[in-house]
Amino acid sequence: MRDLDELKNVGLKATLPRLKVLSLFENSKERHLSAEDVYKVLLTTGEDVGLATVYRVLTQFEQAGLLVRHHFEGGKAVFELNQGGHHDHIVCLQCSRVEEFCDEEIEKLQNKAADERGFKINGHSLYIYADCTKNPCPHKI
Amino acid sequence: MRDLDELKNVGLKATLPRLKVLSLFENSKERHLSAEDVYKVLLTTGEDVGLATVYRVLTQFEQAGLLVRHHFEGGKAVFELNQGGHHDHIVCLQCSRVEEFCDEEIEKLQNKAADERGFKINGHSLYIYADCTKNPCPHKI
DNA sequence: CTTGTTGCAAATATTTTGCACCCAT
DNA sequence: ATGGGTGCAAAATATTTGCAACAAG
Repeated sequence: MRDLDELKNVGLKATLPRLKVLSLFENSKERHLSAEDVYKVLLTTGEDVGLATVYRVLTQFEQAGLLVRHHFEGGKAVFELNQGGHHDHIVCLQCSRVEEFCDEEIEKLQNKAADERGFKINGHSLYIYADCTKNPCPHKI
Repeated sequence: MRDLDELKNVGLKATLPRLKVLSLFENSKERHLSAEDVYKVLLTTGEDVGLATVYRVLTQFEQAGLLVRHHFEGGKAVFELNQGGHHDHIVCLQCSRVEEFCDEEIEKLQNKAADERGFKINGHSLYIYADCTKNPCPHKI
């Protein structure tokens, strides 16, 4: 679907800043971006978008279900495109690269664990912090 | 072990602010406290401890392995006593209460998932955000 | 047109740091 | 005594908000 329609569908006007941000997430090689990251990329691309607008747009996109917000270690929030399938994250401690994975069994066990304790899961985040072994770390500092 | 010795063992002087903070975590009913939480409790207890000192002490305790730092949603970090056994967290979306749980099966599957992708796990965090169901939420706003 | 949206600057919120004084060892 | 520790205020970082100008429908 075109970005324009995607925005209309969630009740947001198709403004330039929104289209730019959405397009950035769809085309960027790095799927996980902070507000600052987005702002800087737009700056270097010559776009005239304020940082406050970036924050507003990211929050709106999150509420609309277009993006997912994550709180990794380090204080700043990062966002990624919501492409339906839930997945968890392995964060490489060498290069901060983020690898995604999904394990149905873990998902089931989480639901079971919550259920047994009288909770209905609304969402969850599983972050594994790890070192590359077989994977030679391509971005190692 | 006495708090005093516990501090000496990690190479920290047994000062009043440190003893107060350690004691707070050991005796508080709420195991998960933010810097602000700790600061406020100490204030109402009549202790004269600066907020900056609370932040410094919490960070030192974390580095010493006495506390574990968590990044839940909401921007602020929370700390809890490190009592050895790893566990995961269910955060109640109604009252922000935190319930702990541990699932050996999930732990195993995490290791397997990381291993299959060529990573060696260093640490991980699993936060489940959920609504009380059977549990009537005691602190509901 | 009309209402939502933006950019800017100022305000918040959280955490860190510089510095002179203080206290545990 | 002395070097680490503390409180305070100021700085740094991350994010939000007020407001007048602006643009999408």
